Amino acid sequence: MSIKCRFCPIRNFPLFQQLSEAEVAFMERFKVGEMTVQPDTPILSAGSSSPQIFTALKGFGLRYKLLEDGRRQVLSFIFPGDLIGLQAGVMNQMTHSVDSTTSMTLCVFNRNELWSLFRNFPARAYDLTWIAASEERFLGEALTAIGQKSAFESMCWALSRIYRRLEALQMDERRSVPLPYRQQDLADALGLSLVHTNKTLAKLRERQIANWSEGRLTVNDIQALEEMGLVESKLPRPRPLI
Amino acid sequence: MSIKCRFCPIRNFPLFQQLSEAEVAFMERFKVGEMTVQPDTPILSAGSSSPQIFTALKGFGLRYKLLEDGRRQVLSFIFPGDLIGLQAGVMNQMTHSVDSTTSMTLCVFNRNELWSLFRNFPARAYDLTWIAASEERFLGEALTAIGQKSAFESMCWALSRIYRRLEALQMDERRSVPLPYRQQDLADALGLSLVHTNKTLAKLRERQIANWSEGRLTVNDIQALEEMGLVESKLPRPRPLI
DNA sequence: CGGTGAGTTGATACGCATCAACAGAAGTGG
DNA sequence: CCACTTCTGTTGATGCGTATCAACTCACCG
Repeated sequence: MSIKCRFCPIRNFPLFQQLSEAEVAFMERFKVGEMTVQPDTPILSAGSSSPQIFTALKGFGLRYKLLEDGRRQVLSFIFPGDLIGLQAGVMNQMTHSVDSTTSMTLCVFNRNELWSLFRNFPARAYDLTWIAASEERFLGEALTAIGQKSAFESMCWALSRIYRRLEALQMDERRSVPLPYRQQDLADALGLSLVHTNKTLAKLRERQIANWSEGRLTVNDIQALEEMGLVESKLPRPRPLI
Repeated sequence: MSIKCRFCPIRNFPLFQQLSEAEVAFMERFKVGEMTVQPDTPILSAGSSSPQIFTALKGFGLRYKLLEDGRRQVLSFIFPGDLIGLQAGVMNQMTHSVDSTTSMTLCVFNRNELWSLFRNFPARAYDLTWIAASEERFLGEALTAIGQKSAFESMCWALSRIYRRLEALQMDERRSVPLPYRQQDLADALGLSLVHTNKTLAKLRERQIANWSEGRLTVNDIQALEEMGLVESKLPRPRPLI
């Protein structure tokens, strides 16, 4: 039994732009169902052209690209509110893969409806473009981190971004948020080796800035984290929720 | 005096999706003018919210982000056909800057018209989303190059991408395309030092794979370049031209 | 109770950064 | 016209940041 959008558990967070009742009603028609997946389940894979697009409602996932020889670049961590598969939606081809990390609940939308959305709901179409532009913006930031910043700086950037996002989802409790990934995932996101990632995390712990262990990230000094990560815009801006 | 879209010098290349006459007529109304800029001129800058968006018609440019301390990440090279400023268009805020490298001719569009485009021309709105998704896809590829590949591999990837794109714009003559950037620009794109970039280019020259000098890139062995760059999809796919 | 996966830590190696010096081309002012 | 500077490209010497290798711990699981 699928949740109606009007009862969406995350829609009312300040992180998301608020919709009128009519708009929520439209979303309910656009949503064709819900899907729950086990941990470590492939959701979309590179090269495929899924008939569906998703929005993460609950749980954590990973967006990544693989090279032939097995090297992996993690493009982003997926949190509740993230749209999954827009690429396949508009370009008919995924160039990256998406896996769940924990068990997840996903809203399911029909790719065929995309076109009718563009024809009939220009405001939602605009939101889709907004989301695509926002992903582009994020990847530009990531590129800058990996290309220009030291391992330590990149890690501060990544952890502060993650913390701020989960905080906006009100998942924070006493400066701590759930972060159920492996160190290898962060290593692959930052283009670092596992060992060096581990040692850099240890340094952050020693210096009492942040502590990521046992699936939780605790940030003792968010200001230091943001400064050392050369973070530009601290707080996530309100985004459309499709 | 501004060129009518129907006489657009690049629109008929196979690189671009072809429009009906009615659609071209609409583009002519959407286009408010043309702008030419000198080499090394700022076109858009990070933080600003330009009232205009552009399409490059002629010339070469750079998209980049600066850190406070002056480090620079080049996000992409801008070639004819590229849309500039979509971010500012939909998100009302540029997070990167765009400069011309050579003199450029740009088609100018009015940001205010964007919304009317979404309301009245869903097919063009769809194209905008397509373009944003395509930029995202490109940055994901770049991230994978910088994060996972060796300097040599990244450079092969970059040069082959550039060559294929300029080839699609029919700027190639006997395996050679214009590429009027400095080595520093490529270095900043790949997150490498200038010196190492120079040495890697020298290696490609020695091995008779590719030769970038005096503003031209000559590719002797495109296959080797693509293999060593671990390039996934060799040819650029047809894109909308806004 | 062996096996597997995640995290940790120390030793060593190497890719790339940094430093330094020079050459050639192009611009600039006396 | 020539000194002079500035910019870009080139090359060699040295050093650092991060990768790689290896070994161990602990938790979990069948």
